Order: sequence, then structure tokens, then C-alpha cells
Amino acid sequence: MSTPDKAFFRKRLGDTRKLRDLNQEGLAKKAALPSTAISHFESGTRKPSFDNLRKLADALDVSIDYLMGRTDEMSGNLVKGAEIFRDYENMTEEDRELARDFMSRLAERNTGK
Amino acid sequence: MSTPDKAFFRKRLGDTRKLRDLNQEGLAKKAALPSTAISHFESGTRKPSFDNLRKLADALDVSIDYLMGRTDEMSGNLVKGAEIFRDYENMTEEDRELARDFMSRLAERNTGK
DNA sequence: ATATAGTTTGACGAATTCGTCAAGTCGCAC
DNA sequence: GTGCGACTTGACGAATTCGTCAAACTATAT
Repeated sequence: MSTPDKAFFRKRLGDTRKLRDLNQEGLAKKAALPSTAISHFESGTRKPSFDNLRKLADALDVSIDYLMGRTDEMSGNLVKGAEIFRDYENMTEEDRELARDFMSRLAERNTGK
Repeated sequence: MSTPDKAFFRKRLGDTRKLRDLNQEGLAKKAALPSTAISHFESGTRKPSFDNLRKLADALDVSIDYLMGRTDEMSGNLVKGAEIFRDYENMTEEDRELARDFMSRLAERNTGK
């Protein structure tokens, strides 16, 4: 289950980058990182920090679990509107019901239900 | 933009740990980490390294993307409240703005911001 | 052979996390 | 009040990553 191998990460990072038609410099730019950092990651001399891991996943539009070899699904369900989920978690259950109603009503306008 | 703030990880870690009926010591043992490390993570004074992030996700049996707030999926099953995401994706961008506004307003009642 | 693009490698000080430990806080039971 | 379990906080040296930079290597194309 667990994949304690950083070799997985190295390979997945490089493969995904090429899949996106990016060279290291291109990915570096998208992720706001120095291109040497990308090289260090792909050649296995460094492991990314918490923040940089997220930058990479964001730039490549894949899940972190995929990059780390914990799943074979590239993107699962990436959150598009993460902020509303954050809001949702910060509500009382009472307000959550309000929120669910409101959301479903807006959605119904398009699903024509 | 699509990057949840660091507070998200803190909250998810603690919430998931409690969901698994573990105290910090219990999670520490499962993840082979000192319990003080768990505390530092949940109180936000440290961010986990590449290796420790995986240990936490393995011990809690959730995806790393969930812990980091990049997805609404814990492992394979949809989390409560996920239906609002389906709704969100079915809206026009115009309505999404309405939705975001409404959600943040409800959340603000509790975050006091 | 020369040039260029892509990548690798290693060094440097700065910053952060590492595990370990001690001491402190908080709530709750007795 | 006393004790206890759960959690927090801060310090310490060790280890690792950070960004920056320079140098070297590998193809490929001219």
C-alpha cells in the first residue's frame, strides 16, 4: 500500500512534465521555482518541501498522491472552488443546510431539473 | 488562487485524526513519529516533510491531497458535503460568483472575520 | 568543430524540519 | 486541592531543503 520509494516520485515528476510538453525551465516557471530545483527533484538529490510539492502538483495539474506514487489516478477530483469547501467546513450544520439548498437551486437552473 | 492556506492542513489533520478515534499519541505510534511532531503540525508551527507527509497519510488512510485541501476525496469515498461541488460545477460562472459570495458570508458568521 | 538547448551536479549560506527533551497549560476526574 | 491524560510550547544540535550560482555534461543541429 505505502510506497516508500522516492524513485516513484522522480519518475512521475519527469513523465508528467513531458506529458505536459514542458522542459524543466517551463515547469519551473509555471511553479515559480528555480529550474535547478526541478532537476534536483527528478535526479533524486532532493525531496520537495510541503510548499513546493503543492506548487508542482498545481503546475502539472495532477494529484500529489499520483506524483508520490500512492495512486495511479492522475487527477482524481481536483478542487476548483476550494474556497467554498473551506467555507462549508466553517459553518454550523444549520447554515450548511442553507448552503446546500442554495447551491442545488443554482445548479438546477442548468441541469434543467 | 487554487492554493488553500496552511490552516487547511492543520484542520484536516486534526479532524481526520479524531475521525479515526486517535489521540496524538495514537497517531504518532501508527505513523512512527514523535507525538510532539503531530502537535507541531496541528498547531501550525511546522509543516511536514516529504516523508512524514506520506507517513501521516498512510497512518490515517487518506489521500495526501485531502490532507492538503486539494481534493474533497478522502481516499475513494466522497466526503460529506461533496454534493455541493457537483452543484458548483454545474453552474454558470455567473452563478458561481453568487455561490461563493453566499458561502463566504455564512462562513464569516463563525470565523468572525 | 562549433553552437545552442536541456539537464546535471556541486557548492554556499540561509532557512526549515528533524527527533529529543523538558516544562508548561488545560480540562476533568477523584 | 491533587492527580492524570492530552496537548502545547520552546529549546537544542543534527539533518535536510531552500534559492542562487557556476561549471560541466549530453545531445542535436548548423
